[in-house]
Amino acid sequence: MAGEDAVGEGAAPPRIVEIARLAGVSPITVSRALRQPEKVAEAKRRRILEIVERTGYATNPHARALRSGQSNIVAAFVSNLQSEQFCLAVQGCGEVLEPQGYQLMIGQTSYSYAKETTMIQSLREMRPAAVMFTGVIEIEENRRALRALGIPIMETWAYPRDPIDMLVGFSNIDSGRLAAEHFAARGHRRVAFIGRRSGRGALRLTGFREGARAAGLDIVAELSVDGVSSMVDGRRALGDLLSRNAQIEAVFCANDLLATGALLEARRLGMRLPDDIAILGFGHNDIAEELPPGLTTIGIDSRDLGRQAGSMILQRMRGGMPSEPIRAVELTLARRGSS
Amino acid sequence: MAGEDAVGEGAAPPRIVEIARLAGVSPITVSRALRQPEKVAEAKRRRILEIVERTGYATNPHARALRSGQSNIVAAFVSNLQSEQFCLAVQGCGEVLEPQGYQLMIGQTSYSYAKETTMIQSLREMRPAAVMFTGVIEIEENRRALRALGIPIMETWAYPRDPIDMLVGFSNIDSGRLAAEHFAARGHRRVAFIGRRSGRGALRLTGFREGARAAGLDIVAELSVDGVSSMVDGRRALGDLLSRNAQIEAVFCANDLLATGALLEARRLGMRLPDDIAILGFGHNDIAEELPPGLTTIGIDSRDLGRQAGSMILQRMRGGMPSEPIRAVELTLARRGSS
DNA sequence: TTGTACGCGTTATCAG
DNA sequence: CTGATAACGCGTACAA
Repeated sequence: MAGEDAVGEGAAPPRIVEIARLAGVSPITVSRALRQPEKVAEAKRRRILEIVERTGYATNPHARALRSGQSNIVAAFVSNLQSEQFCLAVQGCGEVLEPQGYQLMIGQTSYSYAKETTMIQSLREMRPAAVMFTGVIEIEENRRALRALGIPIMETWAYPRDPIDMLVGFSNIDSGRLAAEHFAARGHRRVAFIGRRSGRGALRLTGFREGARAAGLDIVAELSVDGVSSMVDGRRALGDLLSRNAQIEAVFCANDLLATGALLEARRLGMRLPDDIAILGFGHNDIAEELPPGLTTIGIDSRDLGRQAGSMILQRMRGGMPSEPIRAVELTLARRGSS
Repeated sequence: MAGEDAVGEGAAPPRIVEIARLAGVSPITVSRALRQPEKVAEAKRRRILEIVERTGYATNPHARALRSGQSNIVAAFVSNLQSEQFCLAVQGCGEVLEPQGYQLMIGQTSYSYAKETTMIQSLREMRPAAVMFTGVIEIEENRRALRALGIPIMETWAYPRDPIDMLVGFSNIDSGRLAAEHFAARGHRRVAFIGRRSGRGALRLTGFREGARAAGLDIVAELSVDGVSSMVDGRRALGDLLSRNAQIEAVFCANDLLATGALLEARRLGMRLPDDIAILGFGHNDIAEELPPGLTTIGIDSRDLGRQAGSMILQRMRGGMPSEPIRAVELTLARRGSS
């Protein structure tokens, strides 16, 4: 309790030389006992590990990184920490990497190109072993800067032609097509879109347009939403939509938050789903399943995406190259009561 | 594309000696120009910073941490990454620390004591500059281990008598009392509780019992929920409650996820809120505001909690000690249609 | 299988 | 205000 100096002033942790001294071996043997156990004689190794255990010795990661040039930190950037799906992907990635001794450092880019640039500068300083994004990097300058880091880079959540290094994604354009096809199959003709006009939202809209054209649907409105979209935006957008055009039969929202807002607004106005209006979201959000009458939503298995990304990163960090540096995960439509 | 070795093999970043050489000074002067600019002559400093800028030099954090004993990593552990409020707190903390050059490393404890212990071991290895938890550490052994790290430790989200080092919290017991008082004020008598029987849930129940006794309410049921509680648990719990006792007038749910589930179930059963049943949650979740008729919820400003925690941590890392190492944030009740 | 010698890149210390 | 020197703790390279 009452230490020499002050509250919180702990004893200096033991160093490798101390363990070596206690075990009667040289420091390098301790190092080997921990990193390459098979290269140390059984008896010695056991004695060393016992002492390590007893003293609570832990390798200093800074010294290690400095000497070996290998950090055990993997940086993960989410576009938005509030997103259940992004967090799931990061968790999946962590599940794979942490048992292997890597630590995930999580940052947020907030869908902002400015932040993305700042973040890349901070990566230069941090020198992680690898980087993962829940998204793709679009600015060519940032792509170059990332490539120049010389470490494995994982992009996700989209399906560009030329990822920086590795990719586990899906086609946002396909998701829009899928939405249009679903509406067509359900017999809707006059449809609308609510979403952002940049990034993934734009791609989903592109696909939706293509699918609509192919299926002979009329896109009677495209509402754009700025910044990080929220439920309130969804409510408002649906309100706008209905006030200007009473003939809309179905709405595709670029994400489930918007769709949830739209669904709630529709219910508030006393509309019956899907008869008065059908609503389709994107993202497989938990909440989507629960809200009566249940939001139909297109999406992927985000945790699995994260796991795949993690194992590919791991492979690259170990010097290998995944046979498939670009992988696609499957899009599924979970049909509920709203469509 | 086709580098010497493999994709992603970037050029080695410049080191401090290189900058020193270009500027015609010694390495230590470069170091000072970056860390203690006021100690370097104006002209020299400008020249050095210009070169740093031009070359994209970034200090190697491992070498720095090794030599100075000061890491720029702050570890933040959330009980559950899926929690909007915990993430908000972590974001708030990051907002304060990141501009000062610190990096947040985020981990998850999953409400599991086993994981908590593992995590503390990994802290020994990581050697962060400080640690923050969205929660308090209860196991005495873990508390000791954390104290032994000799770094600033921040606990949050509760209000124990003896935090390990620093605390920004609120009384979970008070939140339960507040709930009971609210029900009493609204004229309800027969009330119930849904929540976990450990950790914060238990405290909220304790306060709820006290408040109920003081106000003369009858707690006619206490339903316990295991593990990480979900909306489905809330639905089921409300169903259970109603099937065994039709006389319940109001339910306090230990968190908004449970409350949301309960609210949805009540609506599904055609009950009117708050007349047939009043529902009160905890956590100020976004969704709570939107779901008709709007969930009444008790809670705090989590982002602000995080910011306060961040600035206290900062103060401690700089060698100071906050005048108030234990702070309380205010609990508020946001009244909506459900009560 | 084990050990010796050295260096990773930076900053503390102290002298100028 | 600036620089020389050494040291942080570990792991690589090589030798035994």
